[in-house]
Amino acid sequence: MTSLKTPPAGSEEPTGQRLVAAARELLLRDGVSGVTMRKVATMAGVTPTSVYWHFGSREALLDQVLTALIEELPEPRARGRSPRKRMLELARELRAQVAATQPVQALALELGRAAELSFPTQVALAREVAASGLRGDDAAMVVRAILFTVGGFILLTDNFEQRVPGSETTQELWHSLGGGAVDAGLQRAMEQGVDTDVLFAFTLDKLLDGLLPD
Amino acid sequence: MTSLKTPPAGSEEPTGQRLVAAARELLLRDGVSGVTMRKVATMAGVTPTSVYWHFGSREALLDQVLTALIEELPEPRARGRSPRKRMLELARELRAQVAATQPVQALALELGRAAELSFPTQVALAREVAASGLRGDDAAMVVRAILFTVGGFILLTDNFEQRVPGSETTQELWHSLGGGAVDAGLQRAMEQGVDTDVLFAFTLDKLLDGLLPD
DNA sequence: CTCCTTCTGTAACACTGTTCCACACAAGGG
DNA sequence: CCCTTGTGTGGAACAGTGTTACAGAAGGAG
Repeated sequence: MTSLKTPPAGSEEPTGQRLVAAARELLLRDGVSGVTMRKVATMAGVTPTSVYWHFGSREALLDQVLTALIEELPEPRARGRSPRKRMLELARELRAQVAATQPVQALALELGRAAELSFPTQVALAREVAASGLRGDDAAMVVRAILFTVGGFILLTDNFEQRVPGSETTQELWHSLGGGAVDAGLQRAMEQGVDTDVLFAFTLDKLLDGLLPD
Repeated sequence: MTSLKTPPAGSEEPTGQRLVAAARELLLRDGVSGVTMRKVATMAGVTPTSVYWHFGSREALLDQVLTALIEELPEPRARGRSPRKRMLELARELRAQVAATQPVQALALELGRAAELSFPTQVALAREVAASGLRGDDAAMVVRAILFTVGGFILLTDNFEQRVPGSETTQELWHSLGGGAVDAGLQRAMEQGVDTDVLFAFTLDKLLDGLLPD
C-alpha cells in the first residue's frame, strides 16, 4: 500500500514528503504568496499534477506544512515570581515568537488556523489568572481581555510595519494637522515615532492594573 | 486639455470618472479581490488598456477609489458627560464604523493607508485625553495605548469572524483540552463562545481604569 | 495638408491554481 | 502468460490574474 513502486531515483523520501518539505522551504524563504504549485513541484523534481494527486489542492498542501510547523513551536514558559509577572512574560514571549515566525503566522491566518498558534500561551495564561485568585467567568473575561489585547497588538504592529512606501504614516498625519486642534505638547509627542516594544509593555501593564486590582 | 474629444456615446462622464465609479461599485459589492481590471473596464464600457492609460496600475486606480471613500466617512462625534465616557463612545463608534465599512477597511489595509481611516478618531481621542488632565508624552502614551487596543481588537475579531470552515475555533481547542490543566470552572467558561461586544467594552473599561487613575 | 498629442482596441506575455488525458509500471487473478 | 486494476506521473491545456507592445482613430495646431 505504502510503496508499490520503487522510489524515484535521486531521493530516498517519497514524493509526498518531498513536496511538503519543498513547500515549507518556499514558505519560510518567500512567504505564503511565494509558495507556487509549479515552484513546489519543480523543487521536488516533479510536475504540478503530482501535487494534486497527493494533496488535492494548494490549501491542503499548505495545511500539512502548517501542521508540521506548529508542532515544532516551543512550549511557552511562564517565568517570574508573581502571577502578574508571569503573565507579562508570557505575553512578551508570544509577541517575540510571532515576530520570529512571521511566515508561519501569515499562513495560519490565511488558513484560518491562527487560534492553534496562540493556544498553548492561552492555557499558560489561564493558569496564571487562576493562580492570581480569579475563578469561572470572571477569570475567563480576564484571560480573553489579555489575549485579545496581545493578539490585536501583534496584528496591528504587523500591519503598520509592512506599510506601503509613499503612503502617509500616522506621524505624518499628525504633523500636517493644523495647530490648535489639540494640546500643543500632545501633538508634538504624537508627531514622534513610537517604540512599539515600550508601548506594548506600557499598555499591558496598565491593562493588568485595571484587571487585577489588589 | 481636459476633453479634446467628444465624450463616448452612452455616458456624459469622462472615462476616468466612470472607471473610478465602476471600481468603487465592484469594491463594495465583491470586495477588494473582486475588483478586476477586466471587470472594471467592461463595466465602464472600455478595455483594460484604457485603465492603464488613465491610472497606470490597479493600485493607482484603487488609491483614487479609497481617497473618495475616505472623504465620505462621517466625522467622529464625542458624546458623553465626562472625558472618559466620551473616549469609550469614540472607541465604540470607530469599531462600529469599521464593521459597517468592511471592504473600505480591507482596501485601506492593502494599500497601507489604514492610518488615515482612524486618524479623525485619533484626534478626537487625543482631545479627550487632554481634557482629562494629561499632557505631553504621558498623554501620547495613553492615546496610543487606547488606539492600539481598539485597532487591534478590531483587526483580531475581524480575522476570527472570517474563519475558514473546518478549522478549529478557540472554543473547540479548549473543549478538547484534557481536564486538570487549568481550573475546571475557568476551562468551562473558556469553552463557551465570546460576545465580542461585551468583551470589547470590558477590556476598554479595565484599560481606562489603569490608564486614568482618579 | 501634415504633424502631434490624446485616447482606444487587439493581441499578447507571464503568471496563477487547476483539470483532462494518456501513459508507464507494479501487483494480482484467471 | 496475458490482462485487468490501481498507483503515480508528465504534457498540455483552461480560465483567470495584472500588465504591456503596438497599431490605429480622432481632433487641434502649424
